[in-house]
Amino acid sequence: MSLLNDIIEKLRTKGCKITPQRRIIIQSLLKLDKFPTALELCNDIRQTNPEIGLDTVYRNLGLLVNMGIVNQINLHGKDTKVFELALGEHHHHLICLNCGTASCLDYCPVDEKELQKTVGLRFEIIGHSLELYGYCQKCKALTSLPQRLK
Amino acid sequence: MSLLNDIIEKLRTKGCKITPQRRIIIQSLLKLDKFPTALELCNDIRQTNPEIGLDTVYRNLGLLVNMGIVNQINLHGKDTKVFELALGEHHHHLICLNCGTASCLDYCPVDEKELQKTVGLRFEIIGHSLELYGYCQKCKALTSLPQRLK
DNA sequence: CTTTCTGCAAAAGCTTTGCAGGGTG
DNA sequence: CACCCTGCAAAGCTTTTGCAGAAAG
Repeated sequence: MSLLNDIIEKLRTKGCKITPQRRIIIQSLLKLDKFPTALELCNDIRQTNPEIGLDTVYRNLGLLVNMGIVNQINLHGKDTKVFELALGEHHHHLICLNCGTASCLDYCPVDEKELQKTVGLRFEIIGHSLELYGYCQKCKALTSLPQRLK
Repeated sequence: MSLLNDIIEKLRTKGCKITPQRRIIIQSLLKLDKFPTALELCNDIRQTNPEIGLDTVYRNLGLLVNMGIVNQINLHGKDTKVFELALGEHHHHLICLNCGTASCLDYCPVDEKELQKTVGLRFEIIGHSLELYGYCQKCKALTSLPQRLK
């Protein structure tokens, strides 16, 4: 069974209706090889389906994030978020301070159980997010590196 | 020497002018016992200095962040940021999914050197941010816990 | 005196919402 | 056929910017 169908099925189970727009939005997320912002995703979709509104994209991304099907990644300092399908294992992101692209790090150095011991009773840990900032291979090679981590 | 003076001195060294507004903004940051948003900080300031503009607060927070005097914390999902003085050691934050308040965790489980080895040459790590999400002591005790980590 | 900073106002994003019509189950 | 979803348009928020005057060094 395809990933698309898996996701559709999950939505159906939770009582969501399956509309053409939803299919297209999920397909586009599956297809893209970068993590898009809501606007980028919408632009991509509009190349073939110009009738789909940006608000529909936002509404559905919100829905998918709530269902745990999509992850929302905060870029450092930037006020826009990028989205990725939450398909694989728990992982983190390497975010380039120069070009802003995010790539995956299939490794998590955070042991929540251990941390919970450190924290004690004052806080109940449910999850965490970790972003690594730096320079990707391409930008590392540039002669004029921009300002360092702010 | 007071913290205020330390910061003022640092600004002076970098060629920034010391204006009454700057003093007040820094004092207010020092005084508040929570991490404020730009708007909250401005409201606090305006109780005693109603003539200071929100845009001035934004401009100065930006300046202080760039100089490494202030840290900017992303709240999960929220589109507003909160600010804290970067006085002590490198540390992270516990962010309550219910009430949204952030508290400090004086411990960092992330070994950047070790991570750099894992990542290899494809990315040069400069820094990282880690936020822990969950419920604070107060909200943990509530009978009706809200939805879990989105 | 020169340069930086402020306050005002307006603009500029990104994201959300009200509403009426249309599609899904 | 009831309810959910879409598209449109407008509004809402946070944050940024242009500009002229004021202040700091």
